[in-house]
Amino acid sequence: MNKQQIDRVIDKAKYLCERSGTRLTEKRRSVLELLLVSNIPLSAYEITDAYNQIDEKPILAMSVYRILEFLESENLVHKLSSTNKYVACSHITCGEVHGIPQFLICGECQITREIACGGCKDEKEISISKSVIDELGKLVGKAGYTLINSQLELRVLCNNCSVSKA
Amino acid sequence: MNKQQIDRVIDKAKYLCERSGTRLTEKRRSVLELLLVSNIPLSAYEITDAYNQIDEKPILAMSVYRILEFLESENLVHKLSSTNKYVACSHITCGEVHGIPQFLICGECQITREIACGGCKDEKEISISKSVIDELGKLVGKAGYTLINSQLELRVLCNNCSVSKA
DNA sequence: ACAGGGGTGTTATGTTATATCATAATGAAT
DNA sequence: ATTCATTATGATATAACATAACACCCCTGT
Repeated sequence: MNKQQIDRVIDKAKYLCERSGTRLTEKRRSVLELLLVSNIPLSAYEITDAYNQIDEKPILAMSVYRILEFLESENLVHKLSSTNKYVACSHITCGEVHGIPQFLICGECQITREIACGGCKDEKEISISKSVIDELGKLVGKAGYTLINSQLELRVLCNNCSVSKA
Repeated sequence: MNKQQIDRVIDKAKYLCERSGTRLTEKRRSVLELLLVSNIPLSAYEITDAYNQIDEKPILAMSVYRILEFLESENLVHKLSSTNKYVACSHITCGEVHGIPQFLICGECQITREIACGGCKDEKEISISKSVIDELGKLVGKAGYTLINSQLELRVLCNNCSVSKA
């Protein structure tokens, strides 16, 4: 993501925060920006280190956790529970309503694609959410269970890594 | 699972270890048994505590981690990466070849059902694995990715908890 | 000016997990 | 049965991930 795109996302993020009566402070903005710039998911401590390499005033991991919690609550950041890492939401500038996010995580290079944004009109977005989640729900239902949330984190090989392995 | 069933599973586990040139030692057996007895997934430290409440000779968490690693490598135990907890494989006494396990985890009571055993002939087993994984693979493929492993850990409501919530 | 709330600093602690080296148990070869 | 190698476990340390609790600061509305 280039500087200009990032600025656009940050602006939208700020707008969304204001709209929900919260503030995207300087530190919160910086953490979000670090995640937007990174092409791979980062742990809270990796974010802390990255932050401290750039900023004079050092931040503690504790604060980073608080900030991540805030950003998650605003749907600006998602946590990958399979790896304990965090990614910026890919759909901040899209529509308003976001479903539960789903992820494709490359097992080689870690590059992570978020899919299934409810409000997103992107043609290239694959509609894994609706169709597969419905399908999953049906099968789970047959076994006497009710599917409740389920953020899928699928381990994949991305195009690049498929090629370089072949 | 009753005592007799557990004994049967342990016997099979011992057999499987011998066949692969390893040993199901006393401690390994005990850890596996704790997981078989528990109706919910346990963390390594919960296993440690449970072990030490039963056994005279205390075990250290370090050893439990080692033992879990061993049991996982023998496919006797699975780790849930979404919760950092461990469960005994539900299919030790089934067939020989096991696919990647899939889990339904009740968000209320934590009771966890493992599905999709490759060699399992159980009629009641829902075939989420084959059909849904194939489906997932197709959709992921369309987006230019290759599905590689993907142990699904689906958050559900079990029958009991659905009822008690209603 | 000041009261209240939100944000951050700071310290402590809890939880999950791995590294490393020492020691003990086991089994195979002589 | 003794030696030797291998595997299993003990023990300690430390890394990585995460939350609790309290103090302080700063903004904003009155």
